[in-house]
Amino acid sequence: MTTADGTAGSGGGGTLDVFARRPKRADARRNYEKLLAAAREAFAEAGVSASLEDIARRAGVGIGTLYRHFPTRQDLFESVYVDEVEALCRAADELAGLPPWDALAGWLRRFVTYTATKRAIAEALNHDSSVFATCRKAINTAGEPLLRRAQDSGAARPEASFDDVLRLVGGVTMYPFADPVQLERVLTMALDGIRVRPAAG
Amino acid sequence: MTTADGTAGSGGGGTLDVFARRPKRADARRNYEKLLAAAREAFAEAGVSASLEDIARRAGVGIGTLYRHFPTRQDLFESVYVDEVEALCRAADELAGLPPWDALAGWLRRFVTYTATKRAIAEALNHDSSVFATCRKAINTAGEPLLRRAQDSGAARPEASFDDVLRLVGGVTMYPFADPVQLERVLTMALDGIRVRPAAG
DNA sequence: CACCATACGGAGGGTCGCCTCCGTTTGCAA
DNA sequence: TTGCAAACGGAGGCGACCCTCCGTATGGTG
Repeated sequence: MTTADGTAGSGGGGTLDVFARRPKRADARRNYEKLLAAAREAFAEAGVSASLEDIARRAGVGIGTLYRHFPTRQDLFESVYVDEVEALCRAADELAGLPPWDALAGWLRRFVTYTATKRAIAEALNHDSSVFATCRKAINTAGEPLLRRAQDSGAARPEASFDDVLRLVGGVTMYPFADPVQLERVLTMALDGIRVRPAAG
Repeated sequence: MTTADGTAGSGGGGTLDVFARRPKRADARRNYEKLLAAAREAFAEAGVSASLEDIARRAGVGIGTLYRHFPTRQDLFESVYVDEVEALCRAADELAGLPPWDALAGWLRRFVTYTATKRAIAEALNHDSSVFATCRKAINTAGEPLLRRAQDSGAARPEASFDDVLRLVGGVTMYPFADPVQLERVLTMALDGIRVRPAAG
């Protein structure tokens, strides 16, 4: 899965194919990337409602150019989002070799940095566009096996659904942490909440 | 503490005194309350950037009236927020009679419904106005003893700070839950993350 | 009942972001 | 080098929201 580099090909089921859209001409391609970077930045700072004109400005590009590449705000938004999701899915593959709990925990840590920087973008998980649905599915496909494996091995609570876990862990970084040590502490608590509780005694 | 009803009096340290501002004339008072209710609703739905004109409309009141009562957006915002915080503080007092862990858990559950409905309002925890600082302090004063008690009794992790706990639990409801059963499940995990882990074996 | 301080409403001027449209520029293929 | 399809940029019209200002309405008191 996870269409990682330019070598296209829609792997298994619902791959994301961000590359379908990428323009051909050199300058256009350049601007496309600049816009994407600017947007990522702007969304992270100002939230979903970042000004499109500001994004164009950051990218050093006319507003018209922005609209040519991304006809709607949603388009731009989705492109940024899809990039993130792909990276996240790739991470799942890379962690697959670790012991069950470590793989899950590692991936969730990665998930946290994903939501941490892109807090704004996560707001869109509610919205209902087909792209978001696809991304959601991609995340599930990538992460759920990790949870299941951890559950089967007896490390993770059997009653926890994948969605439960994402909500618990994702919520942690809803507000930015000034202190990375604190983030670590809170994250540990969250992960412990997912683990099976040894019988008290 | 907790200036609960109209009987004023700034209790201990930094009480909140929402009542200082409440207008005198009957119609004014009525509109004030209507605006507050409308704002609570609007902020919960549309986030911090809800339109003031919309709030006035919801309240069935002219925009001028809104501005007379709440000269700045921040004023309105703070008033809603303060109301919430007061209720939350009151809850802490009411739970004080329970066993240590139950009191903490109960209060945190209350805290969750508070952040759940008022998600938007919580965004402001970052902002730095004196009112928000005071509220933050009030929440601490109300909730921290519950945590400490739970820790002293050996039920809660000793290394968890009060802020850690709020972030963990508050984050849970960052995104609305369609299914209350799921909320309960996730919340349980979060609370378990705060509890001391019995030694594995 | 009469008076007036208090409160109401909403028109309107200003700002800002959205998006379209079109004259100009530029990559690139022949 | 030349030509044209592709891409660029930004002026400008539009709508949403902000906030002020002032003529009108009204509660409450004497």
